[in-house]
Amino acid sequence: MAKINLTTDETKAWMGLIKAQQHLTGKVEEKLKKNGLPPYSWYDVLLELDKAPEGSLRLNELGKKVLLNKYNVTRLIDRLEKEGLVSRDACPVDGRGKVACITGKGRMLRQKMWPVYYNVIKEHFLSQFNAGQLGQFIECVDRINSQFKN
Amino acid sequence: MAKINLTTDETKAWMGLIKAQQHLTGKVEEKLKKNGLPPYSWYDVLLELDKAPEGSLRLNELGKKVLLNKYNVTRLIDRLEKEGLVSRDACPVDGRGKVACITGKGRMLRQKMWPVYYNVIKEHFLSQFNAGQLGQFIECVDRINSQFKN
DNA sequence: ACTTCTTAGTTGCTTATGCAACTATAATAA
DNA sequence: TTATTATAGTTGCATAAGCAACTAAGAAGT
Repeated sequence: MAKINLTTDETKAWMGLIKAQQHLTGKVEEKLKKNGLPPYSWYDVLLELDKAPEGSLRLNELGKKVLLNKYNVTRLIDRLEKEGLVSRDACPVDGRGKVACITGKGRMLRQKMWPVYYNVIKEHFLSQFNAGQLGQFIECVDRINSQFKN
Repeated sequence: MAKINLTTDETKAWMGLIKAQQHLTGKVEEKLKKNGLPPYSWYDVLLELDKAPEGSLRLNELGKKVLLNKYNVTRLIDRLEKEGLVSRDACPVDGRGKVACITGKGRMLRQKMWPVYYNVIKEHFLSQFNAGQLGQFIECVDRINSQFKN
């Protein structure tokens, strides 16, 4: 059987990544809640829709972007729709499909969430880097993520 | 009002981290499930207990290590206990406290989970780094995480 | 056309997570 | 000692996530 343990540095890098993300997203959720705002997952969806042309995306495309599987997309959109933040319409080119479309209220909520989110990124993430490190870091995460394109 | 948007690189770094972690932990969960094994959260707890002297930790200490709040610790330990992977005993020095103690079965399960977990780390994470990058990466995540010590 | 296969999305049921209220013990203060 | 406050852990109830089964419509094969 092949070697099956990590070096100290490998462990540090891996656990460091896991914990960093847990700490940071935990902080984001904490601050959003403290400000009476909905969870990050809502922001994530609203942002993707806001960026999209026409402010709308097919549910399956949306799911790929925010890394949610289909039943979770369905239900997240249920919640957003109930709050009037998105509308759910038939897809004009595919009878099976639905598109979620961000509403004015949805765009406004995203704008309201952004400063809170931004402050966490700035204060707890970006503040820890110098310019060179940022570039290095991007290179690393890009390589990791490129494995998962499709 | 102060500037409230990120540069392209800042966005890439932040979103890169978020997505990397989502992809990677998603892959870990996927592989564990495919092998009929319990979720990562179980591994995390079993590992902390396995490393601890006597194989046991107070529930609150455990919670700090695995970044779970107290009610989630209670319930996760409930599940592990029901499977005979840990025992829950009174704390000898504090009448309010409980300690979770890993059982032989718990240690064996952790060992069974490790290769599956390890392969994801190796294949999807470490494979993307050269030695220099690993060091840089550790430096970054350590700085981020050091903010959250206590 | 017609059968088969795949994809998009939804739903019922089960399990897990979040929140607030609760019990019990410890620590502190008067 | 007694009253107050803080901490450890659990529990009930509400919300969210996971899984498998389902409907409906497009795509491919004959």
